[in-house]
Amino acid sequence: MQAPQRRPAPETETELQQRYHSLAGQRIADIAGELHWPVPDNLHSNKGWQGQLLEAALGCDAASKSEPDFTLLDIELKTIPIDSHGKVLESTYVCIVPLSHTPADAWQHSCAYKKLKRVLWIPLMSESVDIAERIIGTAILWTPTTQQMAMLQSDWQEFTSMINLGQLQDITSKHGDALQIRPKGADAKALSETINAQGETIQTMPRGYYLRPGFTQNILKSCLY
Amino acid sequence: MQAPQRRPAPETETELQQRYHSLAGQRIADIAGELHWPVPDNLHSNKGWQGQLLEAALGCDAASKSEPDFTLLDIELKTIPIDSHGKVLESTYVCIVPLSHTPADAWQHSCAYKKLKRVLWIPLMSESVDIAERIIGTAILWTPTTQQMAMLQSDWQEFTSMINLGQLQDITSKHGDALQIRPKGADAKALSETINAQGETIQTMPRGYYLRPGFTQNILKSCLY
DNA sequence: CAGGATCCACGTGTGGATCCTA
DNA sequence: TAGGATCCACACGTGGATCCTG
Repeated sequence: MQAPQRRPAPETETELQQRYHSLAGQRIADIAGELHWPVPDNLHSNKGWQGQLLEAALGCDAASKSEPDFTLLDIELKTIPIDSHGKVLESTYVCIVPLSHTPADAWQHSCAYKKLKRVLWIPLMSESVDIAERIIGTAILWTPTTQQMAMLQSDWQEFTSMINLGQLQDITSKHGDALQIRPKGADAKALSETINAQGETIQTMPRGYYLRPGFTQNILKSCLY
Repeated sequence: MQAPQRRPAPETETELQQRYHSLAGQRIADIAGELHWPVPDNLHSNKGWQGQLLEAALGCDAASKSEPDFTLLDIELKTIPIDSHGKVLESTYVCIVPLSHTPADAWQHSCAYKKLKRVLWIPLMSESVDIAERIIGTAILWTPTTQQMAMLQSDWQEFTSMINLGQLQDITSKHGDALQIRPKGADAKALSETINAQGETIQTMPRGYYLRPGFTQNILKSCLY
């Protein structure tokens, strides 16, 4: 009957490593128990619950926007659902797509770049229907290879150019090799502003950048056995 | 033990008139009782409570920003605290002050103009410490006279020019004849962005436009006996 | 199986204003 | 007495992601 807790922020990368090593092999129930978090029966009514639990367990301190989760270490945390064969089960949300006036040469100042330049991936065996019994995998602290970074930048620049030309409506989830753009909002009625090809302001559904499963699969592949 | 209620939006000005006529002379307790709103002992912990009660009683439908409270009728609602002699006891909050890039020629597109071009004033005898026993006065549906509108516009344009020149720091509550600028935020630590005289972006306290008591006193004067 | 739709938490900002002290 | 400070409610947007049909 204690209040939910969270751990303090790690101050060094070594400290962070110790923590995520200690998580590997644990069940969600173990981690939730230590922090006094009640485990829900399913995720229908809080799809981000597992991610938030792991943030609390590792001591993420960014409640703020567009900041990496570990502000001191400049590292982003992502939980990634996999099956028992190590196969990635979902795409990974990165950040919202800015729909107005983004300089297309500003990749290194973009939200997507900041989120992806260094990521701690926590694989989560998600085949068990029972959330409590799901097992944490071996975490990977990833920095994109030159090739991977080039793919991301290339996709991002194409998307950004199209949006600046008012062609957002022409972008589908099929575009992009590593990144894709998909809806992101409360529901299909949510609205944001952008411009059309005539430069007029119009209302449209908010979108997010997502990493394709194939891309994240490649990141994890080297480390699964 | 019923849930708090609110009335539907009035569809015509006549309907609105009927409603606010029926409020005159009633106690806060009467109105709150009909809507099943519990009356607080004081306003320390919800300074806007009375205004929100009257919004519910009259059927304001704008939960949205920068819209008049009665969206169909394009009318704004303001409760105004007075003493037993009809003296206005407080300044009246209008809207927040935009701290970046407002064209100084855009008075008629400004938030302040939209809020003030037609206002239903509900005087509230506020000398009683007992909130429940406070009495609603005779409401006034006001459109600014040419003179009043000129004062408002003049004040607004001077403020807007100064802000665009980066002189926000030089504006005090002493400036302005009808309007004044005062702090508006959670507390003294709240921050917004503006520019200084060198054009650099700086952090400053958020501000609001307020009507001086003398100005609202003149509006009410013609109708009090 | 993947594109389109959706769900909760929570921080922030605006709208409703009044409080409080020099 | 009025200028500066402050209080709550609630809508909205972003961050955490997964759901669910053709």
